[in-house]
Amino acid sequence: MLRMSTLFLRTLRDDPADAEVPSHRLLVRAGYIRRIAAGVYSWLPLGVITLRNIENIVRDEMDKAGFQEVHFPALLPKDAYEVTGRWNDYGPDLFRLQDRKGADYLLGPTHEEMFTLMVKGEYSSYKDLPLALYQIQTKYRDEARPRSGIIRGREFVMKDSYSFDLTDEGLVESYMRHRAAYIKTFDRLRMKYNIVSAVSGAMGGSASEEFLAPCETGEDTYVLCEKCGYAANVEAMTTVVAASDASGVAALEVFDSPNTPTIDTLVGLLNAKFGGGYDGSMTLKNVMLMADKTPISVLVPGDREVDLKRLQANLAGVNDISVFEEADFAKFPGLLKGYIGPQDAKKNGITVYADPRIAPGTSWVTGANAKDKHARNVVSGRDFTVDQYVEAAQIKQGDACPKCETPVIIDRAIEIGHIFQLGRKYADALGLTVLDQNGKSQVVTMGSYGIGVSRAVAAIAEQSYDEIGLSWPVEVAPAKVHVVATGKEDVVFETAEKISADLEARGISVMIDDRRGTSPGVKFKDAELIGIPVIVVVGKALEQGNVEIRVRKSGDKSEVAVASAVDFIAGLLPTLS
RNA sequence: CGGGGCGUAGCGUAGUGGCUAGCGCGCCUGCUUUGGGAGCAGGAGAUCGGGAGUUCGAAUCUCCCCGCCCCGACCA
Repeated sequence: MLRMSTLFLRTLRDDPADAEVPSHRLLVRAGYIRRIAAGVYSWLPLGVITLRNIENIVRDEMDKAGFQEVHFPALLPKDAYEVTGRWNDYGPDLFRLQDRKGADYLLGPTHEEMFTLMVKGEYSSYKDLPLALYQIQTKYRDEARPRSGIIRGREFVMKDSYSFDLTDEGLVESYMRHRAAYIKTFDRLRMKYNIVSAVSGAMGGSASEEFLAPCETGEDTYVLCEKCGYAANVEAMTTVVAASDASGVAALEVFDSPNTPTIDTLVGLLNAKFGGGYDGSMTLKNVMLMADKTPISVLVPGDREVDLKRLQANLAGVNDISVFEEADFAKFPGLLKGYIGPQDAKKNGITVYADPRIAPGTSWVTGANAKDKHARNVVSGRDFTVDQYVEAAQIKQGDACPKCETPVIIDRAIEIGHIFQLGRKYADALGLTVLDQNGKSQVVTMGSYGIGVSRAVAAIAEQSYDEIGLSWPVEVAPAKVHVVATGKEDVVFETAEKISADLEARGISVMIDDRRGTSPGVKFKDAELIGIPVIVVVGKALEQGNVEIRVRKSGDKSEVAVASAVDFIAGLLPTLS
């Protein structure tokens, strides 16, 4: 039983000046966490209990799914990370340090290497697979910009698991098992979330999905179709394009277009010159980029920007993309800034990438590769060739869902889980092989799965707070019932103690506000701020032999006889989900 | 890393060259109060982020450094 008379807790009346997002503000005000450095937080008793509750739900669901818990140190020697190249690849985000002998160590940002080596050390037969291991552990990443309190810290608690299979089909099964376990976990945490397709990024591998908890302060943007439920990370969204037929389009026509360096000015001229009807989406924008020092051209409709994140995610094998600078243009005299068209790309030796909207047979207005000249009736496949199609254009609210063509919405969310099929990258690098049925050595294929446990504290808070404070789901809250004793008569406190003890005897965790001499207003405000789901007020109503039972989230109040209070609460709790 | 803002007691803040750095919350003591962050009285608590400089005099002006927050870049 938590006793407020002795609990190590001081709530704050004012919002801390350095906290902006609601979860951060309220977790600090209500005495769950305190900041130590940028992105580094201490946990006070209420915070520790809440974090443990979430951790235990995660652990329970992992165990039920048949995954086995192990534990690695956060402090790791660099060896394994050198073999996979991540000692360097991870860059400045890696916390590196040296021991007294000068040997290099790191604080683990994620543990693929260690899991792979652990399995390699113990297993060597296909008969031992499939296998799935997990840990709940503190991770360290020296983020360039920690933010939003506990949502993006430099030290955080993560559950990470890894599956090991002989075959690709086995990996898919392991992946689906994890997916199912995650669904159960997040449902139990009472989180609202969407499972969205993701691009697997720098880690390599194929299929990948993110669990995103929608909320205004989230830092991830994703696309959602409210009709069919399609959800995708912006990087993974695909474009649907109707077939085009250009057989009726007139021949390419070059026209004078002085002073039209931008799409807007070009559209203005088109409408003046050719009697209206033109808009930005009918023009073709040629964006010149450097992809790992190779010049490329990316074609997108004029009313859209190139989304560099999308482009990079969808261009396999390219590490760095940057926009053309003056010095780059200088190297290609054939490229006239503002008047570039794809018609002469071959001549200039430039590879042409295009958004799927630039499908064969579509007709465009674009630059004529001559000063103050544009061209119309420029047909894809007829007047220029696209070397490769790539998802490159920015996504807009209202774009067509790739499944059902309903306009999609764009929403923000916090990433709370990520699952993906890693493949053989790490097993290959570290030599994790087993003998198959034929006695032949086979590289194991892996999956990698993460849940941000400390981040979940913030994500749940973000989804359930209101103007007066936090409001936790029953299973997550630091206690299920908050018993508040108001008044100065001993009988009030005795009754509160009795109810609390009876609840605990029924397995219902309680926080009791047994502070003497604290005014009722203070106790009510604290209870509302702390956010325990059921508040029992022992006070005024006691004259009629009653207590007042309040539901934090809905504000519902009922008066119940002291004798039946415990039964009432026991019946109430399961309905609060 | 680029842009912006900020740093005064545990928290929130006032103080733009001049006396002992002010106020609210919180904390301590006493009395009163007890259903919505109580009242009165008394009290403790501050190297004004750090260093150097200008000045008779610096929280206040100058320079350097450190830290924090926000936007962006970045982020298995």
